[in-house]
Amino acid sequence: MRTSWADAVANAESSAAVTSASPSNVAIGGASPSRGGRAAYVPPHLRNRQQSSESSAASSAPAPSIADSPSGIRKPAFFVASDAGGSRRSSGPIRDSVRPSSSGARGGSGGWNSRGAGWDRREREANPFADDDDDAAEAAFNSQENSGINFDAYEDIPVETSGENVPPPVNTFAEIDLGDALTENIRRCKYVKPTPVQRHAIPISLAGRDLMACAQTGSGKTVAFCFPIISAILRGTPAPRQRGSRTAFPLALILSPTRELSVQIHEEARKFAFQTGLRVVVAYGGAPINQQLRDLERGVDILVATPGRLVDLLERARVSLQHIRYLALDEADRMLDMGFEPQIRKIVEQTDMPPRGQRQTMLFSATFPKEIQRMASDFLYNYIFLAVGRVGSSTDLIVQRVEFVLDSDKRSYLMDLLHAQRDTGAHGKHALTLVFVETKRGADSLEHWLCMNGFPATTIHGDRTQQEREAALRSFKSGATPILVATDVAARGLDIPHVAHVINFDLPNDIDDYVHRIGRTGRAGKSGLATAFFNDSNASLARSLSELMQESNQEVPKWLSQYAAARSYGSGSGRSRRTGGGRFGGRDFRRDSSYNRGGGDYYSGGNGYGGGSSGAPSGYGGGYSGAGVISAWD
DNA sequence: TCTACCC
Repeated sequence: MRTSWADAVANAESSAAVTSASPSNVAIGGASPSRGGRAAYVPPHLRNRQQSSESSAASSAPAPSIADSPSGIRKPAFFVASDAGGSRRSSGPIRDSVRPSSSGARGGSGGWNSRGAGWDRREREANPFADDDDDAAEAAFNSQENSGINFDAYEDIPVETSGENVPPPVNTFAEIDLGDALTENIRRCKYVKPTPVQRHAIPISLAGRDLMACAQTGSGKTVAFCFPIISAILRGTPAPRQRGSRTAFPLALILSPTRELSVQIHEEARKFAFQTGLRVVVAYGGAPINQQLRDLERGVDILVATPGRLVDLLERARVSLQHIRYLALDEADRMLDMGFEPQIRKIVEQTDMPPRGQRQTMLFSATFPKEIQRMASDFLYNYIFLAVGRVGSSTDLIVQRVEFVLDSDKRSYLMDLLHAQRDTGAHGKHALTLVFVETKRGADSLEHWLCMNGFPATTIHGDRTQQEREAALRSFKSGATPILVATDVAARGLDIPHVAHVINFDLPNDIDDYVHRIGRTGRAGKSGLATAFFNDSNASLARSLSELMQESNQEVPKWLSQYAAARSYGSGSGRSRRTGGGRFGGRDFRRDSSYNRGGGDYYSGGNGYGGGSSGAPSGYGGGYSGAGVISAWD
């Protein structure tokens, strides 16, 4: 029962094996380059702390690796001068610089950035569509609902854009000249019509503008940033050849917060880039680095990566970011939150990556808290804010339930739910259940208990090996183990078809995480169910959860409302203030006067805001700010 | 406090 082709495509995507990611136990070759004074291995989070405390001492940065290029340019690939002053921010506004991509200056053709001849590679390129002929994909592509029902619903989706000179949206792919190869791949993907986020984001991106987009992955978020990137690279001036260098110089960088999501994006991007001559490479931790190094050496135009592995590659001088023209952050609010921000700043502001204004930066997420938006503007130049979302009805695809369950009763409750689901059989043979827990240990423990009790379960979390993680995901997707116990590693972005039920065994501490978690179900037009176990330890979530459910037209249990009221009685509820009342990031923070006092503070980097909005249905603005119709949002 | 992020 598909209702959108985008979801159908997502299904097809995920049915493809994560081939590129199949890890082996090959040892990391070449050891680590000798790096004076550098500890063997410091976990990323610890290094972040270290880094931030020594921000003003340029000399305290690790000795830069020297690219082993025979060509004579021995350039430090990491911690170069872009932040020479030691400021936390990048070096000053560049508002006067000419944007390389917006003026159509690139007239050349064949701008691929690889060493070998493009033709040879085209012949050898594995067909990324090879797996699309399986039954799931066929069903998806042939389903009538693909091109019908949901697109009608899309017409009513409110769209907010703000910023200067917003390019108008397009209605068809044909209106945009994406080039022959890409057009052919669109046909292969059986994409008929762009989704709203694509209709708006692609022209914005092709115009060379920076973008902050609130969008659903299920409706083609990946397409929204991949298409313009691929198209622009093909039209752009060819990158300088790097003869004989072992350093790779990608033109585009796509970062995502988890390894599995990077794999998924890579799989999708490969299809779009098929036979364009462009090379898409993925790099992420937990997998042997050797294959990734080989992939990079063969040339890379678009690099999809998780932050940690990319930092490693930068330190080894196997990747340089100095030719980056396009930077995309998927799940951008996650990438910029406390845990990831230092690494992202390091990559974006303390390497040889061109500063904002000289690259094109695109941020995508479904949730965009205002303070994250504010921080994100550090990375953006005169950007356009885009929010695509359904405010009104029809997000009732996910039924949300909350039950009061003591910790000691959770397993028993869970078993009841699983039994009920198994007995009703209402979800068909592919019905999958995704169980979120708070801790990695809890995940192992629950998985073990489920298996002991005859429920075929597996688990995915950060303490498992990458092989185990990917095997677990495959096993879950295939239905071999229809119960997956997961930490938040699986909360965002992953397209897993047939998830009928998301159970928040432990509720997250952050309402945004809840939003992303339950968004794993209710996809592809199916009715999804999300059940949460709530008890005293979740008190801090009571208010925001209650508000969220109200906004989604869900039935809020009376006891939860009382919890929420009690909670907010004292302090004004630290929780829901976080995103300024409208917890859903459906609004440009630049329009919020409380973020704009002092005049121009946030525009100092050239982030001019022209005000106004375009393409928004009338009367839309007011209802949106507080709305949290989020069920299908990623 | 938890999660995720390189050996």
